[in-house]
Amino acid sequence: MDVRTLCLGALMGGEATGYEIRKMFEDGTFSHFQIASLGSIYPALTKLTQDGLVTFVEHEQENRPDKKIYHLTPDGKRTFLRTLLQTRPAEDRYRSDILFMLTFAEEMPIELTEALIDEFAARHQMMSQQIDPENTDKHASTSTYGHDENGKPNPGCCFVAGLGQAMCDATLKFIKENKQGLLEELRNFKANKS
Amino acid sequence: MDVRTLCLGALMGGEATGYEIRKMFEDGTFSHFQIASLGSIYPALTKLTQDGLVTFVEHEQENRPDKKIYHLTPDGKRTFLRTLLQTRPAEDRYRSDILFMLTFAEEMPIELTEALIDEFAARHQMMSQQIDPENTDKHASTSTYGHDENGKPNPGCCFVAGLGQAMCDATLKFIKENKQGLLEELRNFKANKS
DNA sequence: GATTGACTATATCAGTTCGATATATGATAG
DNA sequence: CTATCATATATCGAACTGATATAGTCAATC
Repeated sequence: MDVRTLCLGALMGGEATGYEIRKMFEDGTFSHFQIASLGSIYPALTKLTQDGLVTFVEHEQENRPDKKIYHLTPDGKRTFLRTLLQTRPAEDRYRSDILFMLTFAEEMPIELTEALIDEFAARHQMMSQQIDPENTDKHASTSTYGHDENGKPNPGCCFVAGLGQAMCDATLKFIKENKQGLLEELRNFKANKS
Repeated sequence: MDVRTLCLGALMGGEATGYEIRKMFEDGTFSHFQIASLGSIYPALTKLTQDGLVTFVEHEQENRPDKKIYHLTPDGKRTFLRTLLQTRPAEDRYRSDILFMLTFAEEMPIELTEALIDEFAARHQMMSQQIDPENTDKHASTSTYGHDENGKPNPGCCFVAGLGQAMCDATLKFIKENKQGLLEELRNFKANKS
């Protein structure tokens, strides 16, 4: 899925600026399973405007750069919905430097291994909290997809958020149960070698 | 972590061709947490050769293109180990078209929602089986990092593989427990709307 | 017996995306 | 009083993906 499609999806929840769209991928609704950088979002919005799939209203601000508030055109909404029906979803991909590095645990000092595991756990801890779909208040200003007028999150979003939390929790549980075992194994391994 | 570093890591387990390195990221040891395509691996190996971090032996084959079998130089190994100590690992990133699409479950026919969930489950099922670190036989030809001379996987690899399986299993469990609930909610939602 | 698809193997390239940087300013913290 | 962070847009080089080309073997399907 290219960034253009992701932007259309982000705008399904209402109007937003490019900056706010990035936040949806950085902190918000989509943060734990999609990524898009500003360097791709702005060009995507420009292209979508040219193609008539989105429009924007320019809001002048005092002592600030103008804000371009984008929203879907009917054609844009239709296009997104069609894409949803027609796209064969690409394979999921998970990329983790930490896990890659941990593969080489025997080659590094045990303190580093432990630090990497702790960092991994900390990040997942944070993510698990951030995902909570009831957490509307924090991002109240940003109208994101996934909440109706009453602020109640919709079924699809709840499911996806729940799945994200389940994955985080499983990760944390595994670490709690296996970290000490690994460190001990590594100590034995190093003792045998020398 | 750039592809050059990933290639150095892949070669820590012994010699390999570019094609075999890709397999480690596609099917093998690193498949569930790192990705690298042929289009980046071959240029990376060329660059690493120029920098003296790897060398290759060219094996002529009958009725086949020549095989370049790469291996680390002492300098390459030193460089990789140094990188391991000095690199601040980048944030993990997980990218899933299916989860993105499921966010918009209300906007699509329930059959599609169900098909997406089933596909998601099937992929994770497959992955969970593939990860098993005892599964050396399948990739016996490819000498991958993570197994010693006796074929016993090393502690770091086991930990990472176990973590991957825990995540897959948690995903499958969540789907089993929540799929029907979601579909029912969606049916109610659609009934209310019309 | 012929075509199709899968596997081994290297290589290139257009198009997409990331990450860093530039610009401008207010607010908050140290 | 000086960083640093947040808002907001924009650009660009470097990196990477995904597709394609080449070229042969092998198994299966029709």
